[in-house]
Parts: sequence; C-alpha cells; structure tokens
Amino acid sequence: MKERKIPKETIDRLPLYLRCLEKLIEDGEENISSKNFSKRLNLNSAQVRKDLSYFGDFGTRGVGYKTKKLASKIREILNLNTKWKMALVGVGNIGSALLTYTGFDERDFQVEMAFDSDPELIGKEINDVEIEEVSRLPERIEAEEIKLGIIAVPASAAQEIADQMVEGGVTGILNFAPALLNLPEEVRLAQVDITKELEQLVYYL
Amino acid sequence: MKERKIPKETIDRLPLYLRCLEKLIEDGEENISSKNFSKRLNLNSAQVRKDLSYFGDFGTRGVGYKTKKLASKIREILNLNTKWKMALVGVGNIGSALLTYTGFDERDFQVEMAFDSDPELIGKEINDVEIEEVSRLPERIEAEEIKLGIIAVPASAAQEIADQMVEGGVTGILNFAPALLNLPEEVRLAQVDITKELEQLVYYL
DNA sequence: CAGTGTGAAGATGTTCACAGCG
DNA sequence: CGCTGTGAACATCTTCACACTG
Repeated sequence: MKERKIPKETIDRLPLYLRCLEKLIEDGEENISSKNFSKRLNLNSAQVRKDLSYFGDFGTRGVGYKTKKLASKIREILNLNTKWKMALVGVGNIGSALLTYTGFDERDFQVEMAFDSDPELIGKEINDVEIEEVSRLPERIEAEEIKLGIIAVPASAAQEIADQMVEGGVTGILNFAPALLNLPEEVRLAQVDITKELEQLVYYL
Repeated sequence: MKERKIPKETIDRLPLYLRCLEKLIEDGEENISSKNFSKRLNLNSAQVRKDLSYFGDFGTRGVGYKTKKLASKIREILNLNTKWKMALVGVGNIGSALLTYTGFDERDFQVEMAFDSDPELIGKEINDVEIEEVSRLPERIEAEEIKLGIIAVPASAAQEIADQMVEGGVTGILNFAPALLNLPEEVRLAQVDITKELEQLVYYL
C-alpha cells in the first residue's frame, strides 16, 4: 500500500463494490477475483485492483479477495461503522418520501429529525419522526449532535437552511434542491439534482 | 468551433449554465462574462469558455455572452425544445413524490403515465395521472411513443422493468433503484443513487 | 499458474497564457 | 482595452503489461 492521494472516482466506486460484495456474501460466495468483480460492475479489472490497493493489500495472489473481509474493510473505509443520524428539512414531496424511504441500510443511516416551516405540518408524525418548527433547527441538531443534514426545500430557501445546518454543527449535507450552495471548506456536500440528470440524459437522445 | 469530441463533463455542466442564465435573465441581465459565470458556479473561467466554444462561437470579445441567446442555444443543444413525456414505474415513496414533484420545468418534462404492480393502487389518480397495471407497460409506452422512463421500484425488480421499457421503445432511463442495469448500447441511463451519495459523503467526514 | 499489485503508457479533462477581435 | 477562443502545459484518471507471490 502506498500513501498516494486517492482519486475521488475511487471513492465513488467503493459503495458499488460494497453493494456487490454484500450480494455475493448473501449468495455464499467466499472469494471474488478482480476479473469477476469487473464483469459485474462493467469496469476494467485493473481499475478494481488499483482502487482496492489504495487502502491496503487486501487480495491473495492466485485467489482473489475474501468477500467478507473486503466488505468489512470497505465499510470501515467509508465510515460506516457508526449509525449516522440525519436531520431532514422540508417535508414536501421528496422530504416525506425520504421519511418513509426503506432504501437506506438501517445499520448506517437514519432520519432522526424532520423540520418544516408549514404550521399545518408541525407536530405531525411520519414514520415515528415528529415534524418540528424549522426555526428550532440549529439548536436541535446541535443538542442531538447531528452531523448530517438533508435539504429538501425549494431552491430559494436552500442556502438559508444550509447556513443554519452549518451553524448547528453539521459537517455533511445532502442537497435535493436545485441550488448551488455556498458552504465553508470543511463542510462536505452531496448533490442530488433530478432535473439536471434528466437534462443531461436527453442531450444524448 | 472545432469538431472535437465533447467531454461528458461539459455536458454535465450545461444544465448548470442554463439554470444560472435563467436566473440572470429574470434579473434583467443582458450579458455575462465567462469570469462572472465562473464566479457564480465555482469554476475556472477558461473552463466556461472552453465548454461553450465546443458548440460554437457564442461570445462577443470585449463583452461576453448574451444571456438570452446563450440560454436558447443551450436549450437547443440539450434537446429541450420538445416536451419530454415520461413513464414512471413504481408508485411507492419516491414514485409518488415524483408524480407531484414541482421541480421539473413543465416546459421540458412531464410524467405522463404511471405503473405499479400493487392492485390497491391501480386505477387511483395522483396529480391527474392514473396508475396502471405494470403488465401493460410495454404496450402502453409504445402506443404513446414515450421515450423516457423512470424506474422507482425496488432494486430486485429494476432490471425486469428496464427490459420492458426497452421493449416498449424507451431510449432513456432515469433509475432510482440501487441496481446496476444492463441495457442495450443505444439506451442511455441516468442513475440517482441516494444511498451511494450518502456513503460517499460520510467517507469525507 | 492464476490472479494481485503496480510502474509506465495512454486517455481524458482542466488550467494557463496569450493572440486577436469587437 | 476587455474578453473571447484556443493551442500548449499540466493534472488527473484509466488501462496495459508484467513481475511476483501464495
């Protein structure tokens, strides 16, 4: 293992490796080669080996990678050994879908609190989460030490919410609003932009 | 303008340019320089100029780009001059959020039909769209000449739905299921993978 | 001897720097 | 004179090819 800088593309692929491994483990597979891996994920096998080698020598020459050991290693690399509690802001279409979303691995991610500005919604419960008044956001996430925020408000309100999240001590934001957020250096952003995806998609059609 | 191959990263940025331009137009701005553009989008100004120059010489030296002209040019490049009708499959959390989603520019994208396998849902209407039996999917999208499909079913069912969409003549798929789809060469895929985004995000925290 | 780990080559994307135009 | 458009330099990422090992 070398102390090289890790390409962000490699980080991009780690979740895919992990997902693939978990399927293999379920099927009772004990080992997987980079070749087999690469076939399943439509990658080059050298890519797989290089990606994994950034983090250590996990493989066995002549054999491949042990599925369980590698999965556990990747979970460790990705910081998936604590359950991440998240604060959701904006309980509209997307927000309420996320509150009942079953796609998160419950081991890893959980929406712990939800906020909205609509008085009609305050106090309601969705999936055991009570919707709170958005003005309490910074105070509440600070008190509960929540480090992950999800923004599901209209674009026009997104920056303000982001600022409040940062104020409350969040270090990562998942943003569904089609807005460019200005964040301090140390706060990481992941953007999910459905319209942008569609616009790109139709370019190629 | 050269006949060079256009980087996919450039295509990635076009929707952002467009969104920025539309805001500028709203504000009554007639021109924008690559420098100003780059500040708003956190890019290098040479990047902006290079991206735009792939499609023609849209700028005026000493002045910049005409906001309206450029916006209209980008819409043309992205194929946003027809309204894209979409077929949604899977009216669960995410699916129903998409049916009432107001984030699509209605000029460009519209969910035209929706399908599910749950008999409880068939026949119901959400936002003027009647939910149909998923077995009718290929036939119906072929009849209506729908070219864009949205997959919002569990990962285990995603490939099957994708196949049926292709059978019905879809040429682009937006997939929300955390599954790797196998598609014919000519069908384009856009993937929205919330859990993957979160997993990447926490790597950096 | 099959399959990893990795330098080196190749491909792709970004930034610099400046000629040249309006 | 300011700003575009663009070769050339630079940076990053991917793939090749093979030495080496379990």
